Amino acid sequence: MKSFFVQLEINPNLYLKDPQKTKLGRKIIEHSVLLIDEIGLEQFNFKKLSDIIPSSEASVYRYFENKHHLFVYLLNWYWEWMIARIELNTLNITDPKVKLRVALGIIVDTANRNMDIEFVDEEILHKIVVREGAKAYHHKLVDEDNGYGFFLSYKELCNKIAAIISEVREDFLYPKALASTLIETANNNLYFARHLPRLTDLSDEGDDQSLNEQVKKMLGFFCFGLIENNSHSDSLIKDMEMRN
Amino acid sequence: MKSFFVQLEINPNLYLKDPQKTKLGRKIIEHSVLLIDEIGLEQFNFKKLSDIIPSSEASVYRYFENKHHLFVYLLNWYWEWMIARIELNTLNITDPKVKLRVALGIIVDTANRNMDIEFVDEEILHKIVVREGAKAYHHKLVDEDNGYGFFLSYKELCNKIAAIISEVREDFLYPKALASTLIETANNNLYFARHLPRLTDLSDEGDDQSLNEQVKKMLGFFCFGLIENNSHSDSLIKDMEMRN
DNA sequence: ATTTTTTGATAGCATTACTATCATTTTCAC
DNA sequence: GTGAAAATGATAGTAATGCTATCAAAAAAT
Repeated sequence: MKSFFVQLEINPNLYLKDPQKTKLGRKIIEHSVLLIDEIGLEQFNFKKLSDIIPSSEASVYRYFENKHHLFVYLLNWYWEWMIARIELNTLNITDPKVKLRVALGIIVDTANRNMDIEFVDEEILHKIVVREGAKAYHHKLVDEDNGYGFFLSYKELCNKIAAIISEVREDFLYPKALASTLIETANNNLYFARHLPRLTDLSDEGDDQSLNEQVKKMLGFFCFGLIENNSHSDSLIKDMEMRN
Repeated sequence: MKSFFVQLEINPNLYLKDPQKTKLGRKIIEHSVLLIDEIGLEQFNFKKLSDIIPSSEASVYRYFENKHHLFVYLLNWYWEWMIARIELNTLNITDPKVKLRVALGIIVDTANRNMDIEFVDEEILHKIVVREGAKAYHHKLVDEDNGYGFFLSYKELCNKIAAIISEVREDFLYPKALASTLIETANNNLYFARHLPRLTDLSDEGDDQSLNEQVKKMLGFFCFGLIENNSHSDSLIKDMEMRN
């Protein structure tokens, strides 16, 4: 089981000074993940972070303009990591259906089978993404952020999965929407099972692996159920008669 | 076209004093919606709100403990409003498939065909829900909030849709997960089409109604595609061979 | 008409989200 | 190893935020 000590390429607009290149920078990333997991994004701030590292507030501000940029940086890290894992694990697979199933597994399961980046605890980062990831793009200034390319990695991840979907069935109507839905549905159901169980059918028995398996199964059901289905065209017709 | 001047029942744990019962309270709700839409949830605060109403910061604090409670209050309003609209519009429908299609239409389309509550602009509230609704439950203290019943209305909405799904096909494995996915997918794709178009296949030509139609069509495709499909059991088997 | 409730105005306080300055330490070139 | 340059730490300061408290004025209820 190999371990990679890669530097992931993150959009430079997200930082003032590349945190991957210095010891302090890496500590900032490492402990941001731990601290956000512990106290949540709203309670997290640069003062608390610098107390823990330990460093000074001013020093953290030399790396990141503000908490939001740091947070989006972490999400980009996660998205890039997902892309890399999907690439690595589908390299030698030719059957697109198998590829797709592997990709679904990777979305759900962050147990680092063969990628491991020194200073980021990917399991914990994944927890943060599941709990609070949507905040990265659900806000008033999304267009501005988007203009700086803050979501390029998410789009790439989506498009990678969408491309596999299209490989399985090239005439599928909604590859990108299905891809984004699968990612969001995976995260939502992991979260719901733990915190709002009446919003899902999956059950959290406290065992991570069992819940992951349930989510994978359901994602596969949704994804292949839609892709391999030939009988929708008729059900679309009944569209007119309602809401008179 | 009737207009209802109903008071929606909102969980009393969300407020200190019932805002629906006083003039000032209703102004708080009305202008919260407008102001959050305008400046976004993060920039919104009670000072700015009270300057606009106009009233005083202290007075707003007499109705809501803090901004988060007010925000969740608005979401509960939205959820209750959706429940009421679904009930009202499916009352006389017996065919569960038709019911389901009507429900999907209601999730997407907030044009008030026959419900209208005096002081809340539902179109704008819907915009807020689409953009920032997920923040209501994606945070560290979700379990505490859940303990106070802050998400009961969302669960009710989900379960109402899940129940219709089960009516259409009682052996469907994931009615609740499908229901929550449909709701979140509707909102996400409305948002993506506008702000992150590479995450969806729908196109925003600036026309609300055209986009709504596309989303409705896609939701129907996803929903009925899954429910009316009989051929998944075999595709589930191929689960073992990967990730060796 | 007066009591009770609601609201407005003001003040205040601890925390947050930064920015600026300058001294000190570390890194790097030679 | 020495000196210059860069990175960090320490401290201070400011404007905004998220409240709480107090008291007087206005509105509503009896």
